This record gives sequence, structure tokens and C-alpha cells, in this order.
Amino acid sequence: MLEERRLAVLQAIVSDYVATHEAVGSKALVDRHQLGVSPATIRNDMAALEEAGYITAPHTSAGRIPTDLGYRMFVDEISQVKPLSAAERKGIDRFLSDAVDLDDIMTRTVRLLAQLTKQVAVVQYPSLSRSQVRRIELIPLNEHRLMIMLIVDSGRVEQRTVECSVPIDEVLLADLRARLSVAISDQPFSSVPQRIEDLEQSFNTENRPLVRAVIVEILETVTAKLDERVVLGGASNLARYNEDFPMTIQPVLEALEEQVVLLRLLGEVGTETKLSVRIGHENQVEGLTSTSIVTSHYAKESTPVASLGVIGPTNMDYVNSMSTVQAVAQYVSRFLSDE
Amino acid sequence: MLEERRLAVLQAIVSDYVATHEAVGSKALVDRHQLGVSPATIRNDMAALEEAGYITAPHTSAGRIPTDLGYRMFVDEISQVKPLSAAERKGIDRFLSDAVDLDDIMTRTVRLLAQLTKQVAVVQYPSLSRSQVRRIELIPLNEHRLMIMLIVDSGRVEQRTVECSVPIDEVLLADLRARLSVAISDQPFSSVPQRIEDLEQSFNTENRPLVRAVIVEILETVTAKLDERVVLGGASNLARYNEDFPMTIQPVLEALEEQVVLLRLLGEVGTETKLSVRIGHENQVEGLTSTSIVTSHYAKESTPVASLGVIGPTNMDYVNSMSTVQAVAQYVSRFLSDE
DNA sequence: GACTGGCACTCTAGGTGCCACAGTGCTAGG
DNA sequence: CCTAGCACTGTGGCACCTAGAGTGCCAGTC
Repeated sequence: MLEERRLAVLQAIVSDYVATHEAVGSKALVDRHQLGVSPATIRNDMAALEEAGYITAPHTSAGRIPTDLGYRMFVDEISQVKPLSAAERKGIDRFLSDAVDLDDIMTRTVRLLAQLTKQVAVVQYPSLSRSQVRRIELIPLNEHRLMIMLIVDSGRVEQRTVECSVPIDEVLLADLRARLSVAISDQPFSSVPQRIEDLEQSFNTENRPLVRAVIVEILETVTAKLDERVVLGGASNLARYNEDFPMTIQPVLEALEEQVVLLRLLGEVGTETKLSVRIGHENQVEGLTSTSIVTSHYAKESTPVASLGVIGPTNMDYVNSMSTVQAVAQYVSRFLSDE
Repeated sequence: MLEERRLAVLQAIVSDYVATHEAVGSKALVDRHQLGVSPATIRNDMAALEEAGYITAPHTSAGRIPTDLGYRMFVDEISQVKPLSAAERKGIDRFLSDAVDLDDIMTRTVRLLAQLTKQVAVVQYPSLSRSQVRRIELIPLNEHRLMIMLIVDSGRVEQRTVECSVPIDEVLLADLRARLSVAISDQPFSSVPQRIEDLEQSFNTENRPLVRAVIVEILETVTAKLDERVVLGGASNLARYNEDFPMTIQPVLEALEEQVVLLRLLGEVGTETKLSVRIGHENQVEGLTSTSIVTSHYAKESTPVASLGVIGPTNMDYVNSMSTVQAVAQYVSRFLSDE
């Protein structure tokens, strides 16, 4: 009974604070929520919650605001996320179904997320490391230049050009392409290096420079650009909550501009959990310690290929963000798998 | 004699204000610049300048700040832009020369600009409308899916997939590709529509659906995505000058997120002038009326292909921005042409 | 033992009045 | 045409005050 009400109080505090962004006091609490007790009782509970580290008082005579720990408790207690309304689902569906290619899906998704959550949205391109090569093409651009094109099952296409000193021989190229194709078509990206490293040997010496150059370039693509691409959107939403903590916007923007940081944020979560929330100091990325991050994996044919999510202030609307992120992830998964 | 000094006063005001971001008064002016006259004289000049609309006083007893018109006069009077130091040039050179492909050049350029000017940087991808098709490829992905790939002379690659109900016939595909290739290889993008619109007729009826689908998709790529891609960077620099006008950051961020707006900004300038500066209200884009935009074209083999530039507050350092933008544009042009 | 009402206390936000300062416009004189 | 001097005027900062909101604690009640 006692513990139960305290939890209710915490939840009330969080939701009020999230809604108003003002420290919430005992009186306001009993006014706005039906907890059949008096403010004084609430005060006792609040004292206990503060003692336990879930809430804190900015100064003696203000209400309380949740701590990171408080938010954590709050989201942990959300057993199942609120489903979206039919209209919302319809909207997502319609917006995504107009996409013409992978780039388009990604851009639309990021916009959608930003718009629905009024937060900064991040979407990671399907990770190469968890994808398969569908096809490889070698396209001569001119006598000395060659474009390597790796088509990935997720629809992503990686290109790279190779410069070579000797003129390119069409026959050799066709041969090389055929052998590469045999070696790596329909194979997972991660296995590509070992599959092609010995290929050079089977060509005669004079052709090796070209073969070598191509292989090197493929290896680089495969290793270096593994999870590289990320799309960001809705940065203007940062300015919206600028009112709350005005000084911190610059480091946040800076962090968001670093692909590496974003990838770390999206990647940190293991593949096991679908929906993940990291609150304030829980993510140790510099400059983002007063923001929260809600992410989810999305999948192609039920194997997770990458993540998407939103980034906002710790006092964001977790309920809405979580359900939106989850729903969007589901829709993206469905779209990728349908294709 | 008179007009000359007034101009000097205006220039002094602009450069002081740009440096300090504080309204500058007559006394400070004679202290910091060697104009061999007394503050009182300057005051007369300032009164005249105010009358003429070049400067304005925020309130009775503050110094003066330049108006948009004042800045305009100031930049117009910069006859030749200050060349960069050898070290700076070296830096640009080194940074860009590591680029591996077009994407890489664009990303690096935008970072470079943002870093050097401490402003928001924008770089437009080489415009398709001013480019030529170098090559076209049709790559079957599976029985019912086909990827169209347009390789452009600027190094850009456009892809698009086509879904077709009937299984794809390899022979037909090769034939189609060959004919398309003849029709549009090495032709300017703008002429593509007329060159392929009749192609459908030369195939027999049963194959027309596929041919038609491919042609439609190409037309869409060619028309819809014409100038579409833009890269943005250094948005965190917005927060830096947030101190000056704190309320306006959100509309600016919003405007920057709209590709369309950015393209309009970059595109508005005709091809004739290289370096262009638009100040405050001169650009009629909503939300950007208190920012200035410095852009320059860059070229491939001396035909301009697109623009790049920086966006900052009207009280930005024009001298530095202009010289940096110009220099970077030159380097990018050189890199594109070298390839 | 859990809850409530009351009371004294504390801190903040916001308003007021005051003063020094920076900078102006004007006028008279070189 | 320039300069010196003077009276004038907003602004920013400071000190001060007050109202309000919220707390902690204690004594009393169910």
C-alpha cells in the first residue's frame, strides 16, 4: 500500500514535470491527480522519494523534479507501451509507402520521427556488417578508371572508384567480376575479406596490379564503411527546449554532428532488446549527459539490421517517444521486408 | 575628402561591430582607428550616415550599428578579397586531397567551410542539370527487380529500382541498355527526356511495359532529382551566436532543414558572378532575414556545376567569410577537374 | 501507525527606485 | 570645415522590497 502510492506519486511527478517543465509541488499534485490523500501526506512520500534519490528539489522552496534515477524507474514501470491511434498508424503508413528507394525510406523515416516526437531523430542505414552482398559490378568509366559497385540485400549500394595506371582490359574485367561474383554473392559482408583475399593468386602476374587494387578497395569498403551512414533530422526541435537549459544546446549540436558519436549511441545497445531508453548520465557520451535517447532496432525479414531513435531532453515525454519509436521501427521493418 | 572619410567611418563601424558585437560610439572609433579627427567630427559623419540609412542607433544613447544597407556598402567596397595565408591554403589542400569519392569531397568541404568560418556551411552536389550522363547501367537484382544506374561525369551516381510484373529477360535488357547508352551517353542531362521519349516505339509490344517502366523511372530521376542534394554542416555554430539574438535560432534551424530553401539560396544567384553575398533582408526567405549568405560557384573544367557557401548572422566577419568561401570553391573546382 | 491541519520558515520571481556611464546633438568658436 | 564643451537621455546594474509557492515539522485525529 505504502510503496504503491509512492510509486504513483513518482509517476505523477514525472508526468506533470514532463508536461509543464516546472517543478511540481505537493498541492498541485493532489489537485491534478486523484490520489485520495492530503498534500501533507504527499510531502512525506516526497521526502522519502528524495531520500531514495528519485527526485530532487532545485532549491528549498520549489517543487520537486525527477532525477535520472526517477525517470529510469518511471520508464521501467511502463510495462507495455501505449499503442498509437489508428490515425497515427495510417499516417505513418501512408508517409512511408511513397518512398522510392532506400535513401528515400531513410529520409522519410527521420522526418517522420522528428515530426511525431518533436525531437531530434536519428536513423541508421541498414548495417553492412549484418547484411549480405547481393551483387558486385565492375564498371569501367574510362581507360584508367573503374567503378566498383556493391549492391547489398538491404537495398543499399556502395560505390568506389579505382584508378589504375595500365589501361583496363575488358576481358580481364569480366573475368574478375565473374570470379568476385562467385566468391561473394549472397554471402554475409563479414565473410567477404576471407573470401577474396586469395583471389589475387589465381590471376597471372601482369594482371595482378589491377586485381590487387580492386580487392584493396573492396576490403576498404567492407571494413571501413561498415556501419557508417546515419541520417539526422529535426535539429530545430533542439531550439524548442532551449528554453529549459539554454547553455547546453551547443555541445549537443556538436555531438550530433559527429557521426561517430551517433553511431555509438545507436550501436551501444545489444541486439537482444528491441526498445532501449538511456537517460541522462546513463549514456556517457560527452555533451549528451542531460539528454535521453530512445532507440529501437529495426529488422529486415526479422533479423535486426540497424537502429533508429530520438534524442531529447531528459524531461521528454517518454511514453509518447517510446511508442512512436517502436511503431516507426515496426513499419520500417515491414517496408524493408516487403520489398 | 568628405565622402571618403565617411566611408572610412562606415568601414570602421562595421569592422568594430563585427569584432565586438556591441554598438560602437564615436569615441571608441577614434581610439581604435587612426582617423585624424576628433570624436565630435565623427559624430557629424555618423549623423549623416544614419540619415543616409547606413547605420542606426538602437536607442538614443548607445553607439551605432550598421544596417543591412551599411553592410552592403561595406562588402561592395571590398574590391579584392584578402588572399588566405599560405598555411591556410596548405591546410585546405591537404584536407581535401584525402577524399576518396564525390561523397567524401562534399562532406569534407562542408566541414572545412564550417571550421574555417565558424559558420554554418552548405555545399550543393554538382548539379545534374549542368552535367552529362557518362554511362547507364541496368542491373537485374532478381527476377522482378531491376536497378537503373546513371553515372554522371561529375562522379555522382543516381540509382533507382524498378519493379516489373513480368520476369526480366536478360537479352531484352542488354538490348535496352545498349540503345539507351547510345541515346544518352555523353549527353547533357537536360537533353535526356527528348532523347529517350520515343525509344519505346522501337520495341515490340510485348516488351513495352518493361521499357516503359524503365524510361519513366529515368525521366523521374532526371527531372525530379535534378539539383536535389545538399550537405549541411556546422549547425552547432548557430548556437555560438545565439548570444546575440537568442529567439531567432529556431526559425533559422528550421529553414536550414528544408532542402528546398537551401537550394533556393544557393541557386538564386545567376551563373555570371562568382562570389555572391546576400545580406539580411536581401534574401526574402522566411526566417533567414537576419542572416547573411556568402556563396560561390564551383566549377568542373571551368564550367560552373554548383554552389557552396556559408550562412551566418548579418554581423558576421564578411572579409574572412568571403575569402574563405572563394578559396574553398577554387580548391573544390580544382579537385573536380583533376579527377 | 498512518494520515492531516497548521504554522513558521525559506527561497525565488518580479517590481521599484536610484545612480553612473556611455554616448548623443547642438551650439559657439577656431 | 573642424573642434570643444555642455546639457540631455536611455541603459544596465545594484539594492531593496514583497508576494507567493512550497517545504519541514509537530501535534492532533481516526
